[in-house]
Amino acid sequence: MAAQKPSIPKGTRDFSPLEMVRRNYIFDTIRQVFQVFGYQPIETPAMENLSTLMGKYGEEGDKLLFKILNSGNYLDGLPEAESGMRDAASRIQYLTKHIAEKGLRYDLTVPFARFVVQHQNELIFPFKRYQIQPVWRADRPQKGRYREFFQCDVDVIGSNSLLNEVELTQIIDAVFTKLGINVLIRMNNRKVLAGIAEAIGAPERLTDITVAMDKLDKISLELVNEELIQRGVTYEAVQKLQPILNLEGKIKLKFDTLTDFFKDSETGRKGLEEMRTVLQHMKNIGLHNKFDFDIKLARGLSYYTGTILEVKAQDVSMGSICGGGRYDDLTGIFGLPGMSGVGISFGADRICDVMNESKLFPEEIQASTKAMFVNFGTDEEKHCLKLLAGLRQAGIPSELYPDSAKLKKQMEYANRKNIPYVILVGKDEIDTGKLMLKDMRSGEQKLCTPDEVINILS
RNA sequence: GUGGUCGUAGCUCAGUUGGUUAGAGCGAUAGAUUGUGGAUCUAUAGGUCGUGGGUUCAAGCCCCAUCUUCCACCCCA
Repeated sequence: MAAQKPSIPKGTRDFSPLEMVRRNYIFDTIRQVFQVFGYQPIETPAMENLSTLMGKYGEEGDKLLFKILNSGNYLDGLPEAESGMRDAASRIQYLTKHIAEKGLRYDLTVPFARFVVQHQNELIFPFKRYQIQPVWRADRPQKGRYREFFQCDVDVIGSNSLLNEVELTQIIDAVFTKLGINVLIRMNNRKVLAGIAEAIGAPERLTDITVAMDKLDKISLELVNEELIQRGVTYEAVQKLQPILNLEGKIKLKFDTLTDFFKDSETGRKGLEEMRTVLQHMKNIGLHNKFDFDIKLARGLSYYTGTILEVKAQDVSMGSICGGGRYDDLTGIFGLPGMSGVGISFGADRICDVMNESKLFPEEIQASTKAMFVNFGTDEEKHCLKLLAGLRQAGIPSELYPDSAKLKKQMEYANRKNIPYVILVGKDEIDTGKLMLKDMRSGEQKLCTPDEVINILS
């Protein structure tokens, strides 16, 4: 049989020990912050029933779901093509329903909502949970975009209090301060966006308006206006929108302008009030990182209803590395109405990319073996095994080279693995009960007792 | 999903208008050195030129398809 060239699916990656150490550093940091803020861990399966996932992420989202083929002879018993199944689209739809009932999770928020509904009687509300697991999206890979990536989610469900929003911003601030990434937290509120749509007399065009506004950072005002018209917003409404599109500057100015703008929109006023409360608290607490009220921030996920936020690294060009918001009725579709939640998601892979680009990983996280015993042969092995157990008991990561190979080879191994100390115990050392401890950096070596070695290495 | 882009040794890359046996550096392995790694020197191994078709006397190079990489759009972490 000819050997085939091995490969992994598009958009997925292997991680080397060095990369894993770095990734774990991020996961550990984030997890630690989550725990300090009183959140509890859960996990959910990699796959969900397709019915749980479909329709929760908007039209685009459905297309990006990875579907899992049923096992068995799923093609048996399918009816022949009949009327209404002539075109490819309806055939695919029919087939899909019958051959795929499961899908890989697209995010952690929807599975969480499902989890809350299923376990509502066991949970203590407000329920504060965190969840660090991979998610999958059938997107085209590019910079900072993978088909398999880790999200680190924190959510509070069962509380309307805006203090939760404030707490989440503190978590964001704490995580990125610890990791050493300068970020900008952009915040907005869906009610503000709804209010704007209402105030210009186009409430039914909310999504179109927000999607277009979101592009103001990338394309010119003229093009945004063009897109608005194209998306079916009337010329008159676009005219009314202009003062909002031009709104830049101090937070206070935004509030003043919008207060005036929302004379006739109760939704808008409500959103504005929420923003005011959250921002005031944030200002009081004093965060390390910058934050802003950004009216242009939209966020596509359709389930958000209140506060929305997005975090970007300041010094590196990369998509958002954290995002989230409040969803008032995500559990409603699963049969538990009136349960408001708010949460955010850290993109561990993008954070890792940012930290690599800015060289933010500390040197000392390369946790590996601290000391290696050279293997001189069967007698020495036996002796070293005991000493090795002593070092490990003392919590010193250590190992014994498994083969009685040439000394050069063993030393090279230690050198390449960046092991800082090598311990040589041969006939002489066994007789005197001492160990030869060699510092691989300086090259110096000296005879020590086992206790002295433990002292030096601890 | 739309448009573009990349692919030659483990890695980074040369390779002329299509022309004999596809090269370099780094790395790897062995030795110079039988209880001492990093530096140096020597030798050795390593390739179906992403894959599959086609054009040609002749293809790493030209054409088509396909996979992968990266990028823009869309969307997002």
